[in-house]
Amino acid sequence: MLIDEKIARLRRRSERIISEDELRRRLEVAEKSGKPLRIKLGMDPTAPDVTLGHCVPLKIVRQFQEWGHKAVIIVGDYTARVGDPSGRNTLRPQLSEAQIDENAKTYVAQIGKVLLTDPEHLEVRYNGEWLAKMSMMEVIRLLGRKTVEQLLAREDFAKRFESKTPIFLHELFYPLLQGWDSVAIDADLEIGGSDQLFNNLVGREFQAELGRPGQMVIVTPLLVGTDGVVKMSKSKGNYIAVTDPPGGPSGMFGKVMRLPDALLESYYTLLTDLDLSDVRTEIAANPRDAKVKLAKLIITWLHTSADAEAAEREFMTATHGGVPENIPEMKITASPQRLAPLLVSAGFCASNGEAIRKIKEGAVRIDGEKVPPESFGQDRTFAAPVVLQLGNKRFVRLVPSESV
RNA sequence: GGGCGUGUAGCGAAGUGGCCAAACGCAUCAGACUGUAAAUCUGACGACUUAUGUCUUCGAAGGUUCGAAUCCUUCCGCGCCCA
Repeated sequence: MLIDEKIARLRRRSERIISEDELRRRLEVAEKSGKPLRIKLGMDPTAPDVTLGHCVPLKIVRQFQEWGHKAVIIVGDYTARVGDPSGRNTLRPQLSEAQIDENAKTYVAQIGKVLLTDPEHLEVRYNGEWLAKMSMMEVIRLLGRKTVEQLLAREDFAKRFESKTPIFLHELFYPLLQGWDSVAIDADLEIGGSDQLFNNLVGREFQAELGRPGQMVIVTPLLVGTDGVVKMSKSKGNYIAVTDPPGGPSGMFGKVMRLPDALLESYYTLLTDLDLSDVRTEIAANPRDAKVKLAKLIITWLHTSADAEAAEREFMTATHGGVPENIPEMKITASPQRLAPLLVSAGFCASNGEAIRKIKEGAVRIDGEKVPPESFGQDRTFAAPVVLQLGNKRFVRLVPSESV
């Protein structure tokens, strides 16, 4: 593939490339010398899930892998203890070491859904490897590389400073640590979300100060979450995780179908490689079908095409008032009991009171039959398995046990 | 260290002795409508086998009072200003 073609392809998911000329040059050199570029991507293991939002930069990394370059994934186990202030207007909570390590472990498996994982193409590093070893003197020298003014220039900090929201010193330190990662692993190019631009450029400056070629930076647009309003993130609960099941109440299919229409084009752009003019035509013609197609594409990508088909069938069944094929089972006793506690133990309702309210609202069905609202206080006996349903998303098969 | 503020349910924000399980907005869940989208309307939104019933909540602990989110004391967190 020609370099121009490669760059054109990258642009689809790039908000900024710093810089394009440099990238062109260094790709050329790499091709001639056969020495692959080292592509850095930092992952913050604050949350256990890798989301579709992470997939946008990951897809760029994958692209480079396919062109023969090496992905260097930095799991920020050490920096997570500091808390990335990016995009935050308040202090990020600090997690316990155990939680962070737990999360970090699952990351490698999750990113494997998007990246090539052979050692030729992937290197995974934990930044505690070098950061934990720094002496006080080294830390102070690192601090001496940036001025308060420079750090406050960053938008997040500037806003917080302006609005007198507290900024703790360790938060100011975060970009420096992340920049130092680039030095430690000798990155040629760093990929990140556009909210990482500042941090990424710090890495570039550090390298240059040490007389090396500064890393290039590509930042991607941020994927808007399922709420259609803010950046997809675990903490906002507006995310689709790469490990989400294909179907079911909180599965990928349903989540994609529930996306606001306005998000379709950006999802297609950032998460698929389909021709965009075709995509636009399809969306304009029938947003619903475009959504179904997107859901299947994503499931095929992160699971299998069979899963995509199954999820679609299940979804269509549920949509038309039917009961999906594969639903969880819950063992219950055969003796008479009230319905509300069952809704709670199925995880549909947080409390008995809420369950009773739902019954009163007519939101509960058994085998598709609406449970009469006034019958919430009656005992029921289940002789054979039945399907208990709340709304049109949540189903469970109640299986009465033989022994009482 | 001093002065002035402030801390209410997931978030924002009312309430400043009884009518407060606590207005209102957002978010959420459900019903109607629909394309399981948007918009709109309706209901719910601390817990309790739902009761014009009981219990636990308004940063924490004590106290005053027949009665406290509201008054007092101490403590903790946060903000601004002064040092």
